[in-house]
Amino acid sequence: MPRMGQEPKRRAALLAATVEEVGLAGTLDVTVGQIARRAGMSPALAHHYFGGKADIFLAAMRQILTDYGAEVRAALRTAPEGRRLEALIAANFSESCFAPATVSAWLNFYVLARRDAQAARLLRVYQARLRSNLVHALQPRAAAPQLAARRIAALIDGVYLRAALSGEGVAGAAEEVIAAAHALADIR
Amino acid sequence: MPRMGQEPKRRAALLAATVEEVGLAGTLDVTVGQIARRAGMSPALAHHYFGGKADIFLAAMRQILTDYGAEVRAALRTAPEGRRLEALIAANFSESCFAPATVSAWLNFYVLARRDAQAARLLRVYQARLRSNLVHALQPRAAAPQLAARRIAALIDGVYLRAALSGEGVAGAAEEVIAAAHALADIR
DNA sequence: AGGTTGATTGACTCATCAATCAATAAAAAT
DNA sequence: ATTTTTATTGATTGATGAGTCAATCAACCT
Repeated sequence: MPRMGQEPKRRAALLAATVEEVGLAGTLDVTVGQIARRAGMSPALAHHYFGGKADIFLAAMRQILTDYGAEVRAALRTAPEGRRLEALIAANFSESCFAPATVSAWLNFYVLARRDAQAARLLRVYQARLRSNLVHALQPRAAAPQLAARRIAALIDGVYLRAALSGEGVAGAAEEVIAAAHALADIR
Repeated sequence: MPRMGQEPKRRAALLAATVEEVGLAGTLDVTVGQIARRAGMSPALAHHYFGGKADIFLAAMRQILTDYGAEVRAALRTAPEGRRLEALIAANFSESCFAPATVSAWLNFYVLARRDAQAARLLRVYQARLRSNLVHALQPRAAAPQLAARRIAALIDGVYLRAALSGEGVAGAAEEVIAAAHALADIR
């Protein structure tokens, strides 16, 4: 069985398994053993490829943010000029970003960011990017883009949070946030 | 030293210590020993008064919600008729609710609610109460109170979340949410 | 063939902690 | 005075889980 060049596959499998496991458990209190088993390998191998548990979590968070970034970039690229705001919000509530396990993992990484400086930095990157994207999208249509962006960002996070907690279907969440965003954009 | 009627004091001390410790650590990964030490007693005594760790957390969460409920009720009682909405939002961002440790503890209890059914129930009570209060306050001034309430509730949670994460000063948060809420109330 | 390197794991170590328990001490009750 | 009740803790137990290490195995290179 053991062939060469397994590293990328193993790493990817571990990251996916981490998100799944954290999402399923609803907590970062998952053992390396659980993650490794789900990824189809021994705990020792997980330690071999990543230094330790913290590194695994961090890498998983980075992965989620990367995926999110790609999703957003793709959405903005294909959006018509005047509908950047709508596309941006829709991307934030896209299927891939909104898979239950992913949302739950997000929430837990939020908490991780309170302890871990590196996680906090990652999160700040995400927040800055979201804000910047929002400001850009709001530029031509809002009286006070910076202000509106801050509010809409908070709204997005809030809806996310509620989704993560109530576990209820989030169908229509994007549309609702878009409607609310239109109202928020017009504040003077 | 050992006198009678210590139980209430000890319980209260443990709950306060729990919030402080969880808030400080930024995680529920605090030991009973840490909590007990901060409350000025041995770990064994903590186990004596509460059944176990889970019970301590649950009681602490209940305490936070009780305090929050009292704060809100007081604010609504003294608010003039036409300013219920503003008073309600202000109460949600009051000093006591917004102490850093408290906010951090909230966030972690949010996460706890994903695993623990009892915690989830408590959280649902809070959410229902907030929504009901918002609907009531919006009744005379919003076209669609239910809808607006849902959005404003999400916004409040979102701002809370951001405050918990960025640790930045939240001065003026209430005013900003109030302004946004006015805009959100007018959606048809 | 023989050696090097990456892949892989079982077994082990070490630390941490929740929970228990028996023992002690002080008040209250009789 | 002695019995009961409440308060309190030190010491212990038992489980769990992160991280390490030496050993195995297969491919690749020379």
